[in-house]
Amino acid sequence: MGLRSMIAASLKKAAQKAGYDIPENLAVELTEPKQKSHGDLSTNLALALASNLKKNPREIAHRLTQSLEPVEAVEKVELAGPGFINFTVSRSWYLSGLERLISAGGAYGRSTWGKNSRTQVEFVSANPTGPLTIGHGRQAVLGDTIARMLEATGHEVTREYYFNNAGRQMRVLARSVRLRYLELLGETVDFPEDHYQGQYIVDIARHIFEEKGDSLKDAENSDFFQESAESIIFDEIRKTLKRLNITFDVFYNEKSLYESGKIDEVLTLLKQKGYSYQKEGAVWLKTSEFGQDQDRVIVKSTGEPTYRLPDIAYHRDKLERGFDRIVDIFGADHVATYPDVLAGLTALGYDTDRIRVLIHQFVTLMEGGEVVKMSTRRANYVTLDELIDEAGVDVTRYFFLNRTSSSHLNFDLALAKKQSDENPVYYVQYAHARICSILKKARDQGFDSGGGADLSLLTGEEEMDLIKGLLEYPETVSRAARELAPHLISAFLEKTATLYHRFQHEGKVDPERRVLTENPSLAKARLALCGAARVVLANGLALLGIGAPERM
RNA sequence: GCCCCCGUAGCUCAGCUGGAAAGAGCAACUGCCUUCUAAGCAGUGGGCCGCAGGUUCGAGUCCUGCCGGGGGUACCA
Repeated sequence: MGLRSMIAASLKKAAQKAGYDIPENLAVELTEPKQKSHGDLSTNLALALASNLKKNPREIAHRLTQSLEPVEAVEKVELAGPGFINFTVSRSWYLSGLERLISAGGAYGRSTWGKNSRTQVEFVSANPTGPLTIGHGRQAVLGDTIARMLEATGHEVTREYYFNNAGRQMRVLARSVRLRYLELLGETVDFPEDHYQGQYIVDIARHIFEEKGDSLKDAENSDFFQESAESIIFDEIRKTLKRLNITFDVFYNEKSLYESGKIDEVLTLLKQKGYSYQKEGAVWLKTSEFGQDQDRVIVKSTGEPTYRLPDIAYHRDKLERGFDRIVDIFGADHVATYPDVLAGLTALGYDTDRIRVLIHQFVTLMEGGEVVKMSTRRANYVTLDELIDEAGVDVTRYFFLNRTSSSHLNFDLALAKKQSDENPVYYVQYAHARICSILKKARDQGFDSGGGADLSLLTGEEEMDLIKGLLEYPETVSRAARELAPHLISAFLEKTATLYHRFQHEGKVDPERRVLTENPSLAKARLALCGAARVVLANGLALLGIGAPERM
């Protein structure tokens, strides 16, 4: 049991004893005060209760502290300010926490919260009509990191990429390739503006020409062009993702939903249950019965389904595959479409509580202070590969992770290049490299850095601050996983790096406080702390899919 | 018109279910390297938290209305 939950439980007991009811929806909150004089943990419980009970918060706080049974790890309980209760945690508790950190090593921060939960994370899901762009990059990195966080909290994760290879976009792609192919054969073609303009289309056409010569000159249908384009583009997409340390377990395509009859099944079921109807030659879903403002078309009068039908069928399939949790990561353009999908699933009788949708905002590409509208079709984009070439994998991942997904992301490529060596990711990596360096030096100079260090020798303020900071890691991981918020991890790592740099800097100021100090037991204890800091930084960076270099 | 996201330091952004004196990085300025990586540390300046009301003991955080940016609202995905 963590310290917070121990104190929270004890507070709840105290509240009962004092005759206060804690409402169901009110969790006992324990936060780290900004000021050290306010102790290590603080609760606003009395203030929170005050508004319900209509009583003086200080009075409530006083009675709570009176009824509070001692918690072993807590050294001091103080009433402060308008009614805060501040807890000072004992040194020994921190030291035993450090002990646990050291013995856990690479497993430190992992938890069993999602034990036995089969979880699917769907992300990227870009149709194979062109290279991945910076816009896709955000979702790719976000999704992969969320998958990593869920794995770290015990979930059994399947990473899945869904794509549509049955629609109009792909037909246009095939025609684009075919036209470029004909051009290569010397024909004069009129290349329509709404076709894919990118150079990669020409490259694919050339590839086909080299393989097939002019044998496809009079091909009746463009199936071959489509299949070739799809496979070539997908190879590229996979390569790009691989560069970012992202791999998928499943690529699921829309066509298979048609071929397996799952689309028709959904259509039939919806009709049977009375949630769909014919109007003006189209099939409509009664989304208005599920809180939507109007009904939506699922099959056009042309007989072609809208995107909603396969999306519903796909999600039904996810549920049927028995996932306990389904996380969908979508761009802001899906904000209005996923409620339709959930409505369809509800209509089919499924419990959609298992589905969690994370909507992230778009990347706005800036160039010289001006907004550039990206479009794959008009070949107006910066590819993810170009970004990785310029900035490197670590900077790219960090750049996309280090902000909340609900926030718009302004991206100035020129600035990204320029600032790449000033990126905070280097600050974190440097702390890790610095530790590795000092550990190596210790080995070279024959210091004992084995187990069994006497951690009670760690008494300096910077040492204690670092220890306290390190011990926040597991909780940070849990919270980040719960909230699907990777930026909490990067923020934590930056803070940890600061604490470490401060700690090691002490040795520059005062030789007595060097890690490799003359007192061997003290050096050993400090080396153990260095090792612990390294473990936390390395674990955190791994969680973000970012390298932890041993030297820089 | 209606719905969703955003508006916090010069720039990019944090700010945990409302809580104690608004934070970080970068940029600017000032100190600190014969010794564990100065890719660092310490410090200074810089904020009507978009605007106006409201709820509350207490609002950057919640509610309402505006303003500005983005996305949606389609028998496009």
